[in-house]
Amino acid sequence: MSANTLNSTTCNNSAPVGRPRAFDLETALQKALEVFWQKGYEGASLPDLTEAMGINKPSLYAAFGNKEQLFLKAIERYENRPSAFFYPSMTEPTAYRVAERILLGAAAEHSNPLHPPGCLMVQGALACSDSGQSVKDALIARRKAGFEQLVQRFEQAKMAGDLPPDADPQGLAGFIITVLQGLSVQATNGACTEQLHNIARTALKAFPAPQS
Amino acid sequence: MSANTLNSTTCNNSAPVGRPRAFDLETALQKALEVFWQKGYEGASLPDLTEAMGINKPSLYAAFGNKEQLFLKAIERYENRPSAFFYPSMTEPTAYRVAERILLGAAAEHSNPLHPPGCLMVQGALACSDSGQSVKDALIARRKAGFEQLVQRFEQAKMAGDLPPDADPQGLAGFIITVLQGLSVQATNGACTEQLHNIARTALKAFPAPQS
DNA sequence: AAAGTATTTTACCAATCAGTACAAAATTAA
DNA sequence: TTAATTTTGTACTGATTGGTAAAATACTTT
Repeated sequence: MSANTLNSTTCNNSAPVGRPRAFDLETALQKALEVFWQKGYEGASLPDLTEAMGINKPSLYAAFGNKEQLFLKAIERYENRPSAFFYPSMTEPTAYRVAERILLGAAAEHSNPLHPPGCLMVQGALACSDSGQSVKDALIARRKAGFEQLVQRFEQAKMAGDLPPDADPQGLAGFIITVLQGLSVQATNGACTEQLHNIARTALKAFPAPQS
Repeated sequence: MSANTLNSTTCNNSAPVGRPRAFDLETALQKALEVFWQKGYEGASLPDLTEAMGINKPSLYAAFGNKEQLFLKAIERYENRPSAFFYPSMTEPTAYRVAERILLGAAAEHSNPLHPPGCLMVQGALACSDSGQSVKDALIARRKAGFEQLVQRFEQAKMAGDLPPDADPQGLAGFIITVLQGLSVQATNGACTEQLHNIARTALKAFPAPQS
């Protein structure tokens, strides 16, 4: 078991002892991420993963632990990827703008043909066998964390007066999250960006108009 | 290969030749349906199914063909089950009432503790391995069929004048379907009926008010 | 050059997957 | 009673699953 799994580029610029790794950790993880995104946690087999990553199983296990830990690292990378839109949306100045950026971002990103359709947080594991339960629970926890973050943002907006005094942050956040996850299913159905955009615009009509 | 797989109660009231089946086809199918609902098509193993159905594998294969055909019969039963709400909603007198019945029905049904959470059409197969592709495609086709039906219903409402002349039936139907499927994910997250109901009510604010 | 260390490749493991062969059992038809 | 027919339980199949043992290899350190 090697100590440094994902921090190969530390301040130590001398090459580590032992045979050097023949692949790049981050690009291999990116490939694994795409396989999980397309097939889900249980639908992705070890051969699927190793073939896409360009390595064999012992290399995968030495570098990432096992399939479950690889998946957890993949969703961590997913949330921090450059095109992630959810958490960055929180910095928008108003609740409406936050909601708008999330839904329009999802419409564009979930249908982006450069990667598998939908959202890994939904596609990764929705219904699964008993052995996938812990991964399913991990995804549920991540989805709930996103929801809670959005509730907090809307509560802040309400206090700031940019949401009306009778607004229900919990309900609004639940609604936005529901549309977000529904868009993921629509993308799996093969819906194009334009269709998803149209749906997002319709959904925003249910959102309190920005207080001018 | 027996000719009568699911029509044991034909007009012929004389007992069929051969050893009589020791289980009831419909109750066994219902049990299989619940397993698929909980674990999805690929997450449900043959032992999972046979144990729940109370039969062994050869009986399952003789009665239903194979796992895939069993699943297809399960989703057929699902769509015709007594508590189904989607297609019955089409008979409501206005587009708004149709949308309302669909979303409030989903809020209640997807969180009903008497059966697994969410909607089988979504939970059954979202992301899956290559071998599950045909089942995944079958579910996509069913989801699209529901969408098309709703588009048609809204077009009819527009012509009848109960939706405004500038209404977009395609967009509105896409929105309702998206919320419907998002509610399925929310139910998997453990959301209760009250929360789903709240989300449904919020979504309906985006829908054109009934023309009085 | 020798020792130590980490990764690579190949081959393997037990468990589980969906699906089936076969004979015993239970019924109707002759 | 016998023959024909269908379902049942048991035991099995080949393929695939996630995971690993072990030796060869490539590098740093001494």
